[in-house]
Amino acid sequence: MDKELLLNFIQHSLPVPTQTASYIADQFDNKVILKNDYFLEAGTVSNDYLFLADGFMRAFTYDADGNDVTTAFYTKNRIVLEASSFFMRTVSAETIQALTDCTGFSLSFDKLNRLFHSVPEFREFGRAMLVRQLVALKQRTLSMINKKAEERYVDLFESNRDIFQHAQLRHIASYLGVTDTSLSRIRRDFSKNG
Amino acid sequence: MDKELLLNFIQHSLPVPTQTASYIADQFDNKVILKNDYFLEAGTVSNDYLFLADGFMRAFTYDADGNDVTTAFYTKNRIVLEASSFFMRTVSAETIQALTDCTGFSLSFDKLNRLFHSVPEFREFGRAMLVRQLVALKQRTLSMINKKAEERYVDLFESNRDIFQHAQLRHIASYLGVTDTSLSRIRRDFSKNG
DNA sequence: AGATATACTTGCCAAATGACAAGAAATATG
DNA sequence: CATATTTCTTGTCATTTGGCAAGTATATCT
Repeated sequence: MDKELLLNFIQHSLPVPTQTASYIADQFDNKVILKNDYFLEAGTVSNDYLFLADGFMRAFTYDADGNDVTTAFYTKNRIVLEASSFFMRTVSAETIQALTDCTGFSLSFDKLNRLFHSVPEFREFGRAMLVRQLVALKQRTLSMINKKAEERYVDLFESNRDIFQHAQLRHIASYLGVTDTSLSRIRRDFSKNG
Repeated sequence: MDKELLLNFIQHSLPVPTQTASYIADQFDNKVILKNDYFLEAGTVSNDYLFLADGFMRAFTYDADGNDVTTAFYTKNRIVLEASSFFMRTVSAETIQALTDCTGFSLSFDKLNRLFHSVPEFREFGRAMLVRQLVALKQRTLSMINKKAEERYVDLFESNRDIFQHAQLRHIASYLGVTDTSLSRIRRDFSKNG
C-alpha cells in the first residue's frame, strides 16, 4: 500500500514543499479495517485521525428508543474523524463502522500534536480541519431543520450517489431522519412524480 | 462600560500575563444591541465575535414550512458567535437577535486575525474557540437524537434555568424540536408526574 | 444451484404530533 | 389604571409518522 493518495491529499490541503509533505505522510500508519469492524467504538476515546484511501464507512448512535441512527457516511479520499472525542479526549457517543473492507492511513493524537510542534505550517492544517468539521456539522444540522426528508433524500442522491451503492436503505433512512418505512414511501413518490 | 468582565474572561481562557490580556481586551469594541435588534442577520456574513457582558440572545432560522426555529440561546458572560459564517466568510442561514437589551464587547474578523499574528498565545485561544463551538454543536445534535423532547426539556430546565426567565415558551419549544402546543403538554405532564 | 438469511416494499392500524381556535393569563401601552 | 396586545394553555380534529406483519426481492453461503 503506497502513500501516494495521502501525499496528494496533504499537498492539496496545505501549501508545503514536497519534502515537508513527505515527512508529514511518513508519520501516518497503514490501517486496515475489515467490513463490519469498528474504527471507533462508542464509550471509548477516539485516538486516530484517518485518511480513508479506499472503502466506505458510517457513524451511528442510538436514539431514545434504542434504534440505530446513522449520523455520517465516509467515502474514500476523505477524512474519517469524530472530532469532538478526538480533540477533547472524551468518550465518543458514536461508533464508526466499516461497511466495506477499508484501507487508509491513520495519525494518532500524539503524533498529530508532535507535528504541530515540528512543522509550523501543519498548525494551519489543524485549524482548517476544525473549521471543516464544524461547517459540515452545521450544514447537516441546518438541513435537518430547513429541509423536508424528501428534499434531503434528493440532495443526497444527487450529490453522493455512491452512498447508494454501499449503504443499506435503512442506514440512509435514519441518516435522513426517517424510518425505513417512510423512506420507502419517499422513494415510491419520487420515482412516480420526481 | 468597563472591560473588567472581558479581561476576566480572557485571563480565564488563556494563561497570559495581565499586560497581554489587557492588550487583547483593548482590541475589542463596545457593542450595544437593543431588545429585538439583530446582532447577525441571515443572508449576511458574520463579521464579529462577541463577548456578551449583559443581556440575553437567541439564534434562529426557518424550517421548510416557514416556522421560526430557535437554534441557540446565549447568556451573559458567554460568547456569541456563528462560527461557520465567521470563519468561512459565508452568508449565515441564521439570525441572532437580542431578547433583552444587550451590552458586550466585539472583535472583528480582521482584528482577530491581527491578534493571531501579533500575539502568538492567542492562536491557542482560536483553536480552543473552534473546539468549544464544535463540541457544543455536536452535543446538541446528539441530544436531539438520543433524548426525547421531555428529557431535553428537563435538562434545559435544570442546567439553564435563566433561559426560562427571558425566552418565550415558543422559542424554547422550537429549540427543543417541538411545537408550543407540545411543549405545553410536556409541561403539564411534568408538573403532574415529574 | 438451492437453501437460508437479510433487506426492501407495502398495507393496515395505532399513536404521536401538529394545526387551529377559543379562552385565560400575562405584558405592554396610552 | 384601563385597554390593547401578546403569549400561553387546552380542547378538538386532521395529518403524519411509526409499528408491525406479510410478501417480495436480493444477497449470501455451502
